[in-house]
Amino acid sequence: MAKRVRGSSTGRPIMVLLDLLGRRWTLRIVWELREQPRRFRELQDLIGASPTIVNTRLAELREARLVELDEAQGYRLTAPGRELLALMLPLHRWSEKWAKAV
Amino acid sequence: MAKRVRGSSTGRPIMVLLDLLGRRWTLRIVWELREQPRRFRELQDLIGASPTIVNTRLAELREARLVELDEAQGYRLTAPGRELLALMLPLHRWSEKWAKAV
DNA sequence: GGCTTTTGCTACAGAAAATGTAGTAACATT
DNA sequence: AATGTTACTACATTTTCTGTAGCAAAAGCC
Repeated sequence: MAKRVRGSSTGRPIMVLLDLLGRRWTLRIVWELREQPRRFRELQDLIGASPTIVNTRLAELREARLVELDEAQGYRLTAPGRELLALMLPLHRWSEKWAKAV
Repeated sequence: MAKRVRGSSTGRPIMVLLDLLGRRWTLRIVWELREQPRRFRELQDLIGASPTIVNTRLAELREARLVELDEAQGYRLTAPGRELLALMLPLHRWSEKWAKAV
């Protein structure tokens, strides 16, 4: 039962993923969780978005099992979430080089 | 003069990049250009978005020097664009594994 | 020439998503 | 009992995206 995906009904994993990550603030939230768990408000302050959308994105990321809420510490990446982050880390270095070129 | 960036005024390259890639259809467009150049309409049909937004995203990607228009062949990734794509490619494999887990 | 197709792209009204501000409810601390 | 922290919701306004139609330039065709 392929989940209905915004902009692509194929349900192909890569499309589901690109759709999820291509939503406003999603990449940024994963990024801000790279070093330590963050509280809801802390996360909200870090990225500067409305609580509504922070909550919506966190719900999506939790459903996707990339983020989980540890009541004692806050929101943090799951094991798959950390794998995804590992794939994102090279972006940091690359972005510096790219910025110089643009 | 740090460019004003949606959601982050620091102008740090990684933030500029995450902001750009975190816009609807941006990641998807880069993805669809992975194998060959694509015409405007072709791209539009592939991703199923409105021409307005396809054009807006292409303009942003062109300004960011990640995509360029070759009149003879269509829109294609620049050298930096291909570098970025190379960083994205592992997502494909990972997404299959992730999909099974979710 | 004149017709059709392909090209990138724009206009614009309506729908959907995000913002900004305020506030709720549960729990812990003092 | 008052204060603080927590995650989260309500809702009116603003911004973004969609869906459809169409424009203007260039190329191909008869």
